[in-house]
Amino acid sequence: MRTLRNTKRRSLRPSNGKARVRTRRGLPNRSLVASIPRLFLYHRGLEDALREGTLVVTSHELAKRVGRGISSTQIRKDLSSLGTLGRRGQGYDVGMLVQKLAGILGLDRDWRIAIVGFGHLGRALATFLELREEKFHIAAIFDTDPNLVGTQWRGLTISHLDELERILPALACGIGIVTVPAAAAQLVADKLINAGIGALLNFAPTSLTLDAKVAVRSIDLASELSILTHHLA
Amino acid sequence: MRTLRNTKRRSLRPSNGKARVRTRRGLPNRSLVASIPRLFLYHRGLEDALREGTLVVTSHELAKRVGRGISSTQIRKDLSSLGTLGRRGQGYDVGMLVQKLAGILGLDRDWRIAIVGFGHLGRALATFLELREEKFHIAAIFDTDPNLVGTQWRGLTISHLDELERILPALACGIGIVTVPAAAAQLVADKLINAGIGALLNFAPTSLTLDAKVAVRSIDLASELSILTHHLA
DNA sequence: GACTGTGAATACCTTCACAGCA
DNA sequence: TGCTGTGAAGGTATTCACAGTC
Repeated sequence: MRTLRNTKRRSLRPSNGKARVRTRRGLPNRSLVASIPRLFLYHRGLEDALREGTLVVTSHELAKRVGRGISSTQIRKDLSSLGTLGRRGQGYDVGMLVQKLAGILGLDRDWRIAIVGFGHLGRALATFLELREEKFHIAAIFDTDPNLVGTQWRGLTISHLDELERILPALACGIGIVTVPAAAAQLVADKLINAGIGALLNFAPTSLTLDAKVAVRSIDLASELSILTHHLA
Repeated sequence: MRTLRNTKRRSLRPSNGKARVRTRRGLPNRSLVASIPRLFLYHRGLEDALREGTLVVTSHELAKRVGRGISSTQIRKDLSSLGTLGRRGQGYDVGMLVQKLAGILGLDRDWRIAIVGFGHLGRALATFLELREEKFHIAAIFDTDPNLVGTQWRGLTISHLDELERILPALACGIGIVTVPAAAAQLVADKLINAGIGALLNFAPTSLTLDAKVAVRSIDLASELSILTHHLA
């Protein structure tokens, strides 16, 4: 290798072999992809602090609260990228910061959720959300099991999957949770997107191929376990 | 800033301001931390291929199978870091690769799991594992609910949490799954570690502080949802 | 020709060191 | 003094371009 190179670099890009320039091209547009999950942890930690009556918190104290090896420097970096939120020498105003983070995370409003697949897992998630998370509301439940369809859960009637595209559009659900077998997951995901859902939380152990504009998170139990077994092996 | 600097760099480290040297200090020890979750996806994709009777796959075909935006280049990079596994011009031998990945992931043996917290979620996970994952076996179940303790699940008696440290050591469980309320999670985790568990899968929405030698993965439903709401917001 | 293997380039992320302020 | 804010350094991960091989 290393004969001639650098012939067709990616269109408009400096590509000068200079030391290393760390090109911040244009905007100070720190994209904060990696920080989002942390912002949620900060939000939760700050809510706890608020409940305890703490009004001001330093990055150090917050780091101790959220744990997970997140440093105070990391916290300051993350927060400062959202604007000037703290007071030098003092710390951060807890109430203001909770507010600010809630806005960024979309937690300053309520969300309606559709669950497809109401076996043990679907039921577990629904129960958890209804009891523990006041911002999230189960607004629709679908399954194919004839023993379930037509029955109620907390006053909500479980509908057949075939009815999804007819019923769901009127219910203004932003998020769909998929807890069906892997073989059915793609079909279900397509139906949900079709019915106007903008984001999916997928528990089926399969990878969904969807339009890039819908957000998808997948939680894969087997994958998580195998990461653990790798550590033990 | 940028007055005097570079006074107390991290003890023994070159720190010469040269262009950028990309120091591979010593061993070709590509640590493959980020690749582990992908290796599992490859393993699953390859098992599927094997079931369909496919004997050889190219990195392109595998990339299509595993989806999730993983490129064929990425796959080749990951695999080549494990040794020379493919044949140039041909592809990868599926059977051999499944074997190799299973070895690395620790999926070439069975694992015994203890579940603490047997509400809907615990039950859902147990059922999923017993039905779908033949390498993982539920070997112990603990809860505090007097209505549950003493009852059976698939022939396994549910024990009280207080009995955990007495019962568990003999059962040779490598992995513990924690599906208890956040307030109880740290206590439960400590008990599990105490009883010899080496890895934890935590579903409680709280961060555990544990000895660094135990592996922990946390699955946080609220966090996943808020990542989605961030995208929608 | 087709596909793997891989050094270099690039992009992304975290940590360091310290300036700026209250 | 004690904290936040931040440019630059230091790492890690991914992508590119192409050499190597069947």
